[in-house]
Amino acid sequence: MGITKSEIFTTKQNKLATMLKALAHPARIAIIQQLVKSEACICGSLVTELGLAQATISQHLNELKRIGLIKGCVEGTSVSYCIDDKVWQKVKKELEAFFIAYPVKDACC
Amino acid sequence: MGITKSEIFTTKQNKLATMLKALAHPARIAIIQQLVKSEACICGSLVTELGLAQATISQHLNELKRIGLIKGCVEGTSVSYCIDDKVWQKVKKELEAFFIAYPVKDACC
DNA sequence: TCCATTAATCGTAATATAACAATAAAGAAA
DNA sequence: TTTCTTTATTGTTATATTACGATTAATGGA
Repeated sequence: MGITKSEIFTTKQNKLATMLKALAHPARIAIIQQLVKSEACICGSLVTELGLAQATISQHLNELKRIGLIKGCVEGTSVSYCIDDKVWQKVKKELEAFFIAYPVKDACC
Repeated sequence: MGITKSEIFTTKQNKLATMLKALAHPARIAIIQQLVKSEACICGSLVTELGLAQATISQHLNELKRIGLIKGCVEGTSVSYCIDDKVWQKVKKELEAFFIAYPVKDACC
């Protein structure tokens, strides 16, 4: 995209945006839902289940890994991915804080 | 971006991704926080407070409007923006459902 | 060793995003 | 009406994202 002017925002705002961006793709949502359902998941099975190319899935996994939301461990020739609980809870908490900040109100118009 | 293959995902996954994407930018997070703080906000004051060009703010406001999260009402020559409570609560609920789906567990590796 | 399997990485094309200057549009005030 | 103020829109540039084929790297088994 154009360059986001991160300098003018707070660290918190930037971090929250980064986390949300990592989640903001249907493929990555689907991946997470698979990991939730099966606790751990071999990369290859995600490829067949989601219907995207292997390289594409690998790329999406990498983005989730970048923010630490998932971890992968080698098991023979394959890699098993799972959710990192600590990070998951942190993301959850920060989103809750963001949404709780706004109490129910009547609309302005 | 490249074209997201929305066809292969469920409507729910696509909608959640769209909502998250709208929130996944520090400027839009900052805008929402301003709206929360002041209940309603004149577009012009967001421009001076955030330090982005007027056209850029207008663009970000438009993206938040597109998913219905905010509403704007004309007040003379200026436009007052506020959060649409119904949509806000809906987004909140859907995110909660997504995060609740995963119970606390030990990491796999 | 050699081959098969699996996943990461590289290269690339198409498309979307972020930012801004310039301009248009619409109402308020003179 | 003319001018000022405020916001939306248009056009453009630079950069990021999505997707995939092809290749590389790493491990297991024959």
